[in-house]
Amino acid sequence: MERTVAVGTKFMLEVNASAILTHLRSAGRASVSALAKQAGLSRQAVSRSLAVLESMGLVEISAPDRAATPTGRPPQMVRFRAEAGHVLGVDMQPGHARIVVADLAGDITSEATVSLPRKGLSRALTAAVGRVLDEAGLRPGDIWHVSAAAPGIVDPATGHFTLSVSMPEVVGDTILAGLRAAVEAPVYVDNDVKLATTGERWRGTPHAEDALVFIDWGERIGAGIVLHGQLFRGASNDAGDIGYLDLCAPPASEGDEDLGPFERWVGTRELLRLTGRAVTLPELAAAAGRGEDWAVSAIGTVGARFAKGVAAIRALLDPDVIVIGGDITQLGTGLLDAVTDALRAEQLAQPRLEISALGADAIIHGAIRHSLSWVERERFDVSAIRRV
Amino acid sequence: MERTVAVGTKFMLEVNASAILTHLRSAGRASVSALAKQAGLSRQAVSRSLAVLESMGLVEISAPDRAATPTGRPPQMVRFRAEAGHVLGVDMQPGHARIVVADLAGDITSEATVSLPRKGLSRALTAAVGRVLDEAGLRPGDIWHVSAAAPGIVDPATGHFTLSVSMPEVVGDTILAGLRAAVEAPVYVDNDVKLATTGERWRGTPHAEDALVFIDWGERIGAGIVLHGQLFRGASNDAGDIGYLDLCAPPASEGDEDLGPFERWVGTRELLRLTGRAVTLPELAAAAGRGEDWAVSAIGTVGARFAKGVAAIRALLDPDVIVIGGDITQLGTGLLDAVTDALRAEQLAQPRLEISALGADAIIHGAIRHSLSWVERERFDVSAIRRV
DNA sequence: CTAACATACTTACGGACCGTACGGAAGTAA
DNA sequence: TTACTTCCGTACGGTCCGTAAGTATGTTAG
Repeated sequence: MERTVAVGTKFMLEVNASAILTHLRSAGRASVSALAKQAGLSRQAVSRSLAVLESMGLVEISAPDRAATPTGRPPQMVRFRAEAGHVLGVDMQPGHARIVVADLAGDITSEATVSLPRKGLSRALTAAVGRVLDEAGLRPGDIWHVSAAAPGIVDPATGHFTLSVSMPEVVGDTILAGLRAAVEAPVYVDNDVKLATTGERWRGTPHAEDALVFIDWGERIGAGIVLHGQLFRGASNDAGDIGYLDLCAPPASEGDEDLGPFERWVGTRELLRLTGRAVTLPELAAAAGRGEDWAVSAIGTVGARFAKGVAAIRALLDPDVIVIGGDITQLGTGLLDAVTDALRAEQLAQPRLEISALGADAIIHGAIRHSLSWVERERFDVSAIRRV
Repeated sequence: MERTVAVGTKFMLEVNASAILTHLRSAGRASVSALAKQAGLSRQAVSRSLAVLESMGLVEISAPDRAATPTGRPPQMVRFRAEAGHVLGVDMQPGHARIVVADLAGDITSEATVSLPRKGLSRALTAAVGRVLDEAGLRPGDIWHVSAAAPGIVDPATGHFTLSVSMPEVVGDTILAGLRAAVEAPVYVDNDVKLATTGERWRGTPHAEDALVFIDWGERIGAGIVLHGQLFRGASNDAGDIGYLDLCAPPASEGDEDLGPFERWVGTRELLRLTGRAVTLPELAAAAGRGEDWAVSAIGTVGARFAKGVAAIRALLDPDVIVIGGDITQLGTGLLDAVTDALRAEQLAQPRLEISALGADAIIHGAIRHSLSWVERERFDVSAIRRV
């Protein structure tokens, strides 16, 4: 029932300034006249809005550019000040963390990968972030928003980890506390696959997809789902938990009780077991590359099983594209071919399959994208623009 | 890149009028002062907006109500004119159609169920709609929007049916042409399960759910999915085609080739086959009610299989609630119990299960809701309110 | 070197909207 | 009848937008 109303004529300026800022952020640099033409406003209105944005430090009016028009008076150019603020992305993985600073345009300005102890993780994280900020020449107040990712289950209300099999040290508010001590900004914590999905959609191959499913395929299997252009979480923040998809997999065998049915059936643990040898994933990939039967056969079997999962996703969601990431991508396109072959037997038209173009980087890109969305909503939106 | 800008001060009036209309539509009736307080505007601003809305015929200023305030001058009451326009909902089923007229508040003002021929369907539909409008005392121009539903596959771009197994007579633009000849308004045609989902979410038991899956369970099985509060269609408008969900069902047997794996496994045809007798659904329901073994057992088997489908939906989507509709609901709650029992064996927490409260009415309610959404978007939104 | 032309910026004004303020209107309670 | 409460209507100042006229700063042609 909270509906926007226009209370006072200042409202118009706010609306217009916000719209102009959006234009300018996508264009990067433009003349006042060009902005006016694009926005459908008079030059005066645009100038007024720009004056406000300039006083907020969000835009900069630079010298006239004589190259912009072939004839006539050169226009003053105006530029979005991407350096007006920064966001922080953190990707926590067992033993190490990647910390990235990006400006408001999403360009990375500073980053570091640090190894972290299992004990005293919180304080070590605070110190590491402090060092990255120092390197970038930024103070804690210069960061507007922080998004952090780690494997495990997060309570979306509090940002606390309730469970993490591979990183038990992050359970509780470890990450939250460590980051809050380092910066003066809101901190968001989420599951790494969820943020990787956001990252794939932003910086991966298929940009404009309305419906995208990202599958993190390793020993465990999880998925992120983007629908209607935004990440879908589900009733208990557990949408995309396809490790527990049960497609009549055999019952759990010895030592597999911690995995879900789909993970037991197509996870990397099962894949390596199917080879009948003691090999690692890279070794398997190499053998498959040489065309050795045992390797090709194991990949074919798992690929065909995975195809059943793809078909289930297709029947229910009918996505544009399914992006595969995670450890399994070490196997390269041979895997994709195996899945695609098996899919030909399905009755429905199947979605496009792709291997993640970003790999492990998807997570950190997703974290940055999430923080930028916060900035757009909280700092660039109509309600955030007030005349000083 | 189409971003709203405030071009001219009239914009403010439009914004405010639209907001006030929204308030008024949910309240039904209110005083000017009350509206001003709720909207955070001055009485003058509200009065101006109301004058515009009145000139559009959308609101009516009625006599002062002395009961509204215990003391002081009685306020003039203002009322949303739900009768300012009407929408038409049509539910086509084999052999007959239900035609409903609703006002802008969604209240049904007139309806009829007519039997239709398979030949000359288009013209018969036109005539039937004409009679319903006559009865309601409306002219074709009084209808603002039409939504029609039928079983089958619809091309969302054109509104043409590309396939309908149970109603081959609607394939093509039959419905579209028939309705366009009867009214002077945009006509929307969609699959009946999709619209039933919309109806369930609007008028069914669980109102405010963010994630709802509606399953039409009969001989065939289809689902509608509401996510982020709106119907999800998928890349090829085929999301929710769970008849083709393959949970290791046995291969197709004689005479089942037209069904998908899930339909062959849990559809009513399989259910009746499992009884080993020549019975109809109502007979099976009655026998189960009397506790006869063969009936209870068949329902238990199919219920357990269906639970596997529920679990798959849960793993992928994690919905708040799954609503079951369709022919199968003739079996009553015994079926629901069978499914719920089987779900207890699953590892993940499962969604709430409900039997459709609306039954066959869900479709027509969904059609009305869809037309009302069109009206809200096209007639009540900021851009639609222009001073005369 | 100057005039013609093209484009951009600046200033001034009218129109429209909102909020505040004040007076009148229409009730109830003493 | 008077006091009080609440609502309605009008007038005024403030801010925003658009239009228009004038000024500034370039290029191009002679």
